[in-house]
Amino acid sequence: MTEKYDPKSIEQKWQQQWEADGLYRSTVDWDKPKHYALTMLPYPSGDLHMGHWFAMAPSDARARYMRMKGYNVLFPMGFDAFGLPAENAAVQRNIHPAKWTYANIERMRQQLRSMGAMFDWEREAVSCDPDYYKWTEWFFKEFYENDLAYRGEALVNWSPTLQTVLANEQVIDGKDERTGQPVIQKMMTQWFFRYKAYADEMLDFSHIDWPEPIKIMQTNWIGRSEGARVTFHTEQGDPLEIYTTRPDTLWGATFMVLSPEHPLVDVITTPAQKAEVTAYVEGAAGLTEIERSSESREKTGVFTGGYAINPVNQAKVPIWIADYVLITYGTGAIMAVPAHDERDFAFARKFGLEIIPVIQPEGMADTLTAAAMDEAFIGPGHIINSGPIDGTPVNMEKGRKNPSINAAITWLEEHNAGEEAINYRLRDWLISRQRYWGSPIPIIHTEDGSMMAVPDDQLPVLLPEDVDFMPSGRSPLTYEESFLKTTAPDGSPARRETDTMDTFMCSSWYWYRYLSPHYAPGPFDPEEAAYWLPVDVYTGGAEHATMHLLYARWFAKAMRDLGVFDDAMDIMKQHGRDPEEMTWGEPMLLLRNQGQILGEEREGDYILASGRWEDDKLFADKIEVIDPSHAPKEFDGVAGEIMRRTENILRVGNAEQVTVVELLPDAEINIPDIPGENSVNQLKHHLEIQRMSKSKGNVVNPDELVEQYGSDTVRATLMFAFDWQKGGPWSSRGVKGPRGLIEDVWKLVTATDPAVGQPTAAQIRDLRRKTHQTIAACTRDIETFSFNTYIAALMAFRNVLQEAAQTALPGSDAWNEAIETLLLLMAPITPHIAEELWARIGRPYSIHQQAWPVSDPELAKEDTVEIAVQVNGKVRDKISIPVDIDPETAKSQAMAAPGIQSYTDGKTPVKVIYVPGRLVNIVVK
RNA sequence: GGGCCGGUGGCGGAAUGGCAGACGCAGGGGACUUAAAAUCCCCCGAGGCUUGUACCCUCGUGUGGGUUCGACUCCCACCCGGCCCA
Repeated sequence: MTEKYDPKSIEQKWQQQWEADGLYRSTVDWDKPKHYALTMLPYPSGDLHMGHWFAMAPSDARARYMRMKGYNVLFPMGFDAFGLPAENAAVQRNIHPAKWTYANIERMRQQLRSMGAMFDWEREAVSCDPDYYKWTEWFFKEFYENDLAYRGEALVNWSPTLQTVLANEQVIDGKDERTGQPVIQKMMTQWFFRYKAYADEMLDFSHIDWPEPIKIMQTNWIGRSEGARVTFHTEQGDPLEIYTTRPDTLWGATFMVLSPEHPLVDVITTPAQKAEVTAYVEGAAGLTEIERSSESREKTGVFTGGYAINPVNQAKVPIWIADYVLITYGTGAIMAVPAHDERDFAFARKFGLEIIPVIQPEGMADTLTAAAMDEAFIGPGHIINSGPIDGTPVNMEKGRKNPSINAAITWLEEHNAGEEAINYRLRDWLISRQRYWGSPIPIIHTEDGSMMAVPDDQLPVLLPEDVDFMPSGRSPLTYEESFLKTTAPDGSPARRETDTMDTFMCSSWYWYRYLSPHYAPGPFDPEEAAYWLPVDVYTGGAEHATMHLLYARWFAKAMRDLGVFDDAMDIMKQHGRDPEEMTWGEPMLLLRNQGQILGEEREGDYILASGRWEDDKLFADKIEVIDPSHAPKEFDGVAGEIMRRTENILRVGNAEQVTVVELLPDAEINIPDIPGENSVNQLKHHLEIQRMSKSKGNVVNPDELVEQYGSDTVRATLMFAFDWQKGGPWSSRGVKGPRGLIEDVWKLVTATDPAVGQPTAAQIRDLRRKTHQTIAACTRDIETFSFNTYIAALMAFRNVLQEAAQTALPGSDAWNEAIETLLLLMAPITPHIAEELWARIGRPYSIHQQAWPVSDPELAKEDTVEIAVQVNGKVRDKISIPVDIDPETAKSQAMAAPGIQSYTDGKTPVKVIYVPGRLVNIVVK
């Protein structure tokens, strides 16, 4: 009896069975080693897309593998549920964000279940649940009370029309993306976390195994630089502090530049310059920081009329303002050394400012003069024109390691003119959002202008639900009286903070809430934390390199220092576990990034277009879609593939050229594959490989694939078709390989009858060898996230088994071992069919609770091996030798190989190299 | 402009410095079939030499150099593509 493989019924059956049995419930068990596997939680946008599957299914496979290896595995899932899209839906479609969000979550839960992943749903956490955001607020309060949160000024995108702040992604070309109204840059009071407090510690990656590119990106993002803080004074006597990485060039500073927002601008601007300066400051407010700091942009600036005194030589230098100096970076003021800085050089030349060289280039005979320069000099040499430090060598090292910088800092400190300083590119974390759908900031403002955190027993500050969403884009919280009005602990009237928190805040601690999503006394249950923390493996997209993944580290360090983990660490000690890992303040010990699934490349329709020519353009009255192989040799019109279509204008390409074809309104269109009358909209155009998106029409829906092929096939396809860490373009034909594997395994197990005769000893030996080699290959591959070669090894094993099925092997012990091993190795990849076939061969439920097979090296070992015999590095023959042959015998056998004689005759062997199991290389002269 | 990653058959992709192209897709040929689908078998980097013939030779991992007995792999320079930062 042969039964057809029916994924739908099998998958539903086992998903229900697993859930009913609580197969994936994870509970603390100190007798077993733990493994916390985490994959980034999705934003509930409405549908699980291919990217989610690509991230989660392989992570699930690896979590399942770890479980079979004997680990107690925690693999939870949740939703990052606050954020702008929900609010946009509210404004545009009049659906409350909560309703929209929870409906999406419910839908995505169902889709996630169809994946057959081992998520422990009793650990699910949803960041917009009051149960969850109570603790987001609590963290804010803890940070606030421990000086890790503060209010400060920041430039924001301000829409004067809407009277609201816009997020960066809502601003396109300086205009509001929705209304098209201009957006200006405005300083506003905002909430910040002291991100920089852990800057140095976050530069230390010694405790974590994270991808090199992520570590590099984070290092660059933090942007630590060593230099000096130097205080200039204006002519009026106001101190003007600057930061420089090149204090050794201070003697060459010929002017200063302030950010237009710098507070001293008003003080130093002379009446004569007032009008020009005011106009410039207003202009700068209309530009974003990215525009302002763009290097390709022409440098602009105006003179304030004021002067400053250079503390190293008392020189009087003019003070300018320019928009490329940002108030948010460093001190918002710079000293300009045009001789040795590209930007300053360009600026000086443009405005005719003085240039004084202070570094004499190495190897240059003449003394460097301003007149001789046509670009700034950046390189090694020695200091000139700099009084006390003249003659000091300049190298390319940074900070004190450069003798000239070292000398300058020493001089500055001796003369109280400045001091050594470290600066970071990193800015403090701005967490304020002038939005509704986020976690409220638990702060109240009292009438006397002071503020305080909401006491613990009043947390969470709940988001009011019954609010009006106005199309203004302004947060409803700002005019929701019932929310705004509150009372301070002393009974006096007070007003609530209306800013909500950046959703990155919610996603910076979610893996702690997973431990105990309903725990009331704290953000997590220390008993759970003691066992599970830290996260052992984290998987997700590399696009989070500098945002989420850096916030996560900051949070862990802040939590550690606030003592949040203290109880858990005590419990660890009670169980004899060293809490050292917790002292590192690192949330995840190992991180791996998956690549991105791109859209499928598609061919455009091949058409014949005929009509009237006008210059190089064809006005077509007839379009016919044909098979390209039937294209006529000669055609009076245009024949080719549709490369692009805009309304009724087609770009048609063939081997020679691309032609523009405009369809006349009543053109006749004939598409054979689509019956009935055809329209221009049905013509398909060519699509390059790019990201999947609805607007490009290249989205592949995983639900449809699951419906058609089953979850096991979709999982295996995603793992087989790409290098997981690279991603690549989706191909709908790619399912055939993994699908074939599953079908073949089904047949091998259900439709192979025991053989009549007895297999030979050699047949048994060969099959067992292959079995144990496959175990070794799969184990190695899943350890390194090489899912594609893992499945390739399974396919190769399948090929061997199909051949073995034709022999007397079926039914033998070796055969049964092979089949059991095959199913065990498939269990992490294709959990449903593995479980089904495991039951059918009469093995005990569940396959997912079985031990991972162990490869016996003796069985896996080959007896003989074919190695290459090279002469001077070129393969000339091959010989079969026993694996454990001694090197001398191997060499002499290679020397005797018939195929090499014509290459060695008459020549002297000077060297023979033997690489066991690989080759012998004979070097002759 | 800076940083990072990558470039291998028609395609996706394999290869601790050791026989390049595993595994799969597509394609070609054949078997089965009234036929098609499905299935099964064989071939499948390029060029050459053979055409009583599959044996052999040369070239080949973006380009040009280098290190090495040996380079897809390591080093230098360059070209191209992607991502991040400006």
